[in-house]
Amino acid sequence: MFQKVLINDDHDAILSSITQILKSAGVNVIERAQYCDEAYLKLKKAQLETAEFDLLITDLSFKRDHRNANLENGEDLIQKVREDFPNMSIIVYSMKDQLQKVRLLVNQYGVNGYVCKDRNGSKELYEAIKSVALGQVFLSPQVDRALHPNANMEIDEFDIQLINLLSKGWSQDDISEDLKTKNISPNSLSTIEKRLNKLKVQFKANNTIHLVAITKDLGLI
Amino acid sequence: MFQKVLINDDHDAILSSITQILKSAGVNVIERAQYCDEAYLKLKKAQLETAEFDLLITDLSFKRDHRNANLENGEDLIQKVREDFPNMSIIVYSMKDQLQKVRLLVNQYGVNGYVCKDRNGSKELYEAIKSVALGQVFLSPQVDRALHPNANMEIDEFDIQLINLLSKGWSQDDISEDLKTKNISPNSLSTIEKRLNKLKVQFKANNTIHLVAITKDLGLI
DNA sequence: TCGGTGTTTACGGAATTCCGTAAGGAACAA
DNA sequence: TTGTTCCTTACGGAATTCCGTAAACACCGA
Repeated sequence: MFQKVLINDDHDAILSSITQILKSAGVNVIERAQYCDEAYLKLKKAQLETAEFDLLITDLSFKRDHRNANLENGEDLIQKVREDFPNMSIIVYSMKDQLQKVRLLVNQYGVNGYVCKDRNGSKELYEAIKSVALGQVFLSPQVDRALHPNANMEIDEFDIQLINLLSKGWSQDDISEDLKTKNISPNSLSTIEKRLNKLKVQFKANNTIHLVAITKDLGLI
Repeated sequence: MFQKVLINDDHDAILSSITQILKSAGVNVIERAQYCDEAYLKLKKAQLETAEFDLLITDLSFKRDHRNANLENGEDLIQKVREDFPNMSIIVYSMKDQLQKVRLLVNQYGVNGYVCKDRNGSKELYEAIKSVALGQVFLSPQVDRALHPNANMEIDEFDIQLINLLSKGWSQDDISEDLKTKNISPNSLSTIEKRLNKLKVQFKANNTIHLVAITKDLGLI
C-alpha cells in the first residue's frame, strides 16, 4: 500500500471523505491541498526533503478565487507532475465523465486511475487505490470504454479545435484565414463547412449553435 | 435546532460529509437520498406517518443514470416540495454560484439557505443550518449579492429562455413563430434580434454562437 | 498503371443572421 | 395634453452560413 499520499481538491467536504478512505485503506501519511499550485509546492517540498509522495489523488476542475493561479486545473498539475515525478502514481477523482478527457489523461499523461465522483464514487475510489497500489490501471465502469476506441465516433483534433474556436466567437472565415497564415492544412472555408456538416450529423445538431452547445455539454470542448 | 432532516445529493462522499455536519449541529434523525424522486418519496412517507421532516438539504445537479427520473434535478424537487410542504425549511447545497439561479430559488421558491459547495463549503453549511434553524435566511458570501439587484445586469427570463432555445437548436424564426402560437409577447423576429444584440454587448460576445458558449460557461442556461 | 475511395478545395444559390433605420404604442412626468 | 423614454415591431440591404454539385488531389490495392 502507499505510504505517503497527497490529495488535492477544492472542496473541504471531499478532502475529508478522501482522507477517511485512505485511512481505511491503510495509508498513514496524508496531506491535503486545495489549489493546484499548493499541491505542486507540497510535492516539490517533499522531494527536497527526500520524503516523496508516492500517490497523488486530484480533481480536475478548480474554482478560481481571488488568488491568481499558475496551475489553473488538474490537467495543468498532472502535466507538470508527470515531467518532474515520472514514477509517482496519479489517480484522478473528478465529476467529469467524458471519454475524450479520460483517454487523453490515460494515454498522454499516463494517469494510473480515473474515478468518477458519483453515487458510488467513494467505494470506487477505495478500489482504485488498492488496484493502483498493485500496479494496475483503474477506470470507473462509466468511463472504462474510453480506452477501447472501437465503438467510438471518429472525431479528430481538427474537429475539436474547430468547434472550440467557434465557441470563442470566431467566424468560419476567421478560422480559415488563421489556418492559412499558419500554413496548416486543411484550411479552406469549404472544408470547414464540410467538417461542421459531418459533426452536425454525428451529434444530431440542427445548426452550429446547437453543435457547440451539445459538445460543450459533453465536455468535448 | 432541527429534529429530523433529509439530505439529498448524488455523491456518497457529500452525503457522509453533510451527515457529520448535522450530527455536530445536534441533529438526531438524519435520512439520505441520492435521487430527487427518492427524496420526495421519503418526504411523503414521513408525512403519512405524521413524522415530518423539518429541513431538507439538497443539491441542484444530479447525474442521470439508468433509472428514469420524474424529478430530474433539485429545482424540480424544490418546486414540488414548496407545493406540498410550504413550512419545511430548505437549504440548497450546490456547486453552482450563479446569481440568477440563487435569486430565482430564494425569491420564487423561498428556499431558506443557499450554500456554495466550495473550499469552505462544510463550514458554511454548518453556519447555514444554525441560521436557518433560527428562522433566518443564509446565503454564502459568494452569492450574497444575488438579492441586492443593484449592481447586476438586467437580464430577464425572456432573455434566458431565448438563449436556452438557441442552444437547443432553434432558429430565431422558430422561436418567434413558437411565441406567436403561444400568444406570448414580445414575439417578433425583430425583437428577438434586438434582445440578442443587447446580450451580445453585455457579454462581449462576437456572435450568437459565442453568446451561447459564454452563457453556458456561466451556468446561465 | 489503373480504378476506387476519401479528402480537400472551389463555386453558387438559398436561407439565415446581422445591423441600421424608423414607425407604432405604452408608461409616465411636467 | 404634450413630450420623453423605453420597448416592440417592421423593413431592407449586407454579411454569413447552409447546402448541393463538382473538380483536383492523395492514397492504396489490384
